[in-house]
Amino acid sequence: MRGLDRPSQSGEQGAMNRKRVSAHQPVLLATVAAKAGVSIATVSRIVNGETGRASAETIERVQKIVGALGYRPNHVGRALRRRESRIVAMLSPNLDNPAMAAIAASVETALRSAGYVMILCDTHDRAELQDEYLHAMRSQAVQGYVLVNAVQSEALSASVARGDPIVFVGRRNPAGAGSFVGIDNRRAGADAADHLWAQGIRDLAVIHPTQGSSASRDRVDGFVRRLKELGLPCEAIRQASALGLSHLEVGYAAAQRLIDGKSWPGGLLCPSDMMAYGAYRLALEKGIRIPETCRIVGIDDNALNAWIAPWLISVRIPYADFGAKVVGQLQALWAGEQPSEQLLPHELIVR
Amino acid sequence: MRGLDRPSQSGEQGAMNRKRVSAHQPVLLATVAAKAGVSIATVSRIVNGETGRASAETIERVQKIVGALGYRPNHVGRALRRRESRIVAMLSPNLDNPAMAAIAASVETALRSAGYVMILCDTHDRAELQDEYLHAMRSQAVQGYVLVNAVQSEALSASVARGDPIVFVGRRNPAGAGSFVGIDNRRAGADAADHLWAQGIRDLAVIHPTQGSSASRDRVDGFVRRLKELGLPCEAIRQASALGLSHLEVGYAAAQRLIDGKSWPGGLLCPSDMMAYGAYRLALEKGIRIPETCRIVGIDDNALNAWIAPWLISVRIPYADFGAKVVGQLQALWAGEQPSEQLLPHELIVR
DNA sequence: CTGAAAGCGCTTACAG
DNA sequence: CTGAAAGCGCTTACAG
Repeated sequence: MRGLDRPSQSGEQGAMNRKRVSAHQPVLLATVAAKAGVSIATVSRIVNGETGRASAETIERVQKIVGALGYRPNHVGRALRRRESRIVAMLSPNLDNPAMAAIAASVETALRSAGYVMILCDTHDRAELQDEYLHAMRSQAVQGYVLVNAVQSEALSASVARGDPIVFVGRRNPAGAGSFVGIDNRRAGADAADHLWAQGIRDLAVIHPTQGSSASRDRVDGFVRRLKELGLPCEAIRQASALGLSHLEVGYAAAQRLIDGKSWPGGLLCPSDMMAYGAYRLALEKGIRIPETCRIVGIDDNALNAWIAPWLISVRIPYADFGAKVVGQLQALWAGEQPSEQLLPHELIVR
Repeated sequence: MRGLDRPSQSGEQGAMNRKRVSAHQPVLLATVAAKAGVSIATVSRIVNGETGRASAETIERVQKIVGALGYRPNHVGRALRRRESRIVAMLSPNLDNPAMAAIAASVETALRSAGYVMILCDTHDRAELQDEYLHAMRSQAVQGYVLVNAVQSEALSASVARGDPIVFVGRRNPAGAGSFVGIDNRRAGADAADHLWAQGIRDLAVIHPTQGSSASRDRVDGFVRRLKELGLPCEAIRQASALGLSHLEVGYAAAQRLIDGKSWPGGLLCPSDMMAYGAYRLALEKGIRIPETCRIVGIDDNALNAWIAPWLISVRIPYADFGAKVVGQLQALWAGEQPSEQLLPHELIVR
């Protein structure tokens, strides 16, 4: 229909404007209604499974036509009318990180089961991009937000203030309270400490990003505190940090500083697997044997570790279970409940 | 506004129904218009940058109010009216595969730059799920589809027949022609052959999924043909395959069959890095030294290889460049152009 | 059991 | 330079 009823006043340009008019006109509620000889209201009700509001014959006839024509309700119209888009936005800092990809996959699956679709936004860990996306998603009228490792930003504060349904994953709301799904980061660090200690390793070190998130800090903190409890003074634990966007590079550079003019430690905590990979590369370059010379402990336990990084001890985070929890939190928020935190169990994996 | 003008007839249940009425009423075109004392038509034009259709004073006044109120056009209303959702659906078989994650990230970035948002659907490589998503996305009135490693399915055929704008990535349309972004898989296989041959390795093998995609087949084919050209008869190339959804497992199991009762080959082509990881794990278990005993060549060259898989030779596929090409193809389709194929250059990486 | 009508938030000819 | 009105595809009280 579109454009066909518009008189073509530019006769000589007709040939140029002649696009493939292959676009089937869409099947609308009205199309079905006309074919069935009923009102669109009736078709709408039947399509929405509202039974008992139409005669059995009508229902059957309409359903047959719906099937034959392949009618699918247009969610744009529905969303406008019902005021629910059934879209959720997920903002993730970086899909190249297997942990983030695992979260995205898990959340996507859970949302789909619950009847929602997920718009994925890669913020590249940059506050401006996070803001841009937050604005764009508001325009999309998304019903909720899943913020993985969110950073502090203006639009985030505004969104929180507005009371938008947000679930924070991995990192807590950088500016206040809010629903959260993650692990007990301090305990994860402490578990790493316990393991290395139990191995009899006393020459310990930890690296971290210079401007680490609360998650990183908590992991390092838990590690250091636990060692202190075990009798190792803070000064005895070597620490190094490095700036950088990528944890791979942070791991490499921080490890470099750590060993600058000194020997490799016997045990090294890296608060993410990516940092562990970075440190590993440096070890390879320096001819250090891992794990014989140095036990590296990461956190995440990416699925690939079992296949190609058997040298890595890592705290497994059950990312596959995050999706269901996240969706649960969203539904709680939609139901008007207060935000809450959900900590999932982690497990140290030694290969 | 919602619900507030509805007379509360259940006085005694009032307390139970009293939800947090914290939901701010949204800022609409009408809100801005009322505040500015103009019609919504005028506000709409100004918001859409239609200059020269309103006096300078009006424009300034309206823009000020828009800013103060933080008005953002609701894309649901806009989509319904303009008949364009500015949403594109990406169907990917498995985000856990770093190659798929890289494609998703690249496409997402390119779409965003072009003013679109991406709904991500993880099909888990299952035809039924692909169909379910294809239907759901039609309901969402998405403007285009990006199908990564698509499998044959009913809804896909229907979508193609309908003329929906689809770009196939990695794997071609399993049932016919269509826009495509990928690499020259035969050449990639041939390049692997050339490299191993040049190393003087003659004891060669290749593994692959039993029901491989056209991409896998072409890679293996290119490898075998090139070796034949070089003088190695087909019979001299050991081959093994295995069933399985995950390429990791396929790699492991196929390698197992390959060496069943025999020695490890000196060179092994794995048509994906994931399969190479699988084969590597078996090698580790068997105490085979990689790469000293056996050179493994993968295809993809995942970003992590440089950090933790220096033993892996791999054909680098420029996934980071896929996004721009995919969006270009989509725009071509939207402009009414015929589908076309775009092959990007690959490069064998030897570490 | 069914339909006419209002309205969700926007855009856009059309008229002035 | 500006606004009234139609309409995008749906859902849902309301009336019969």
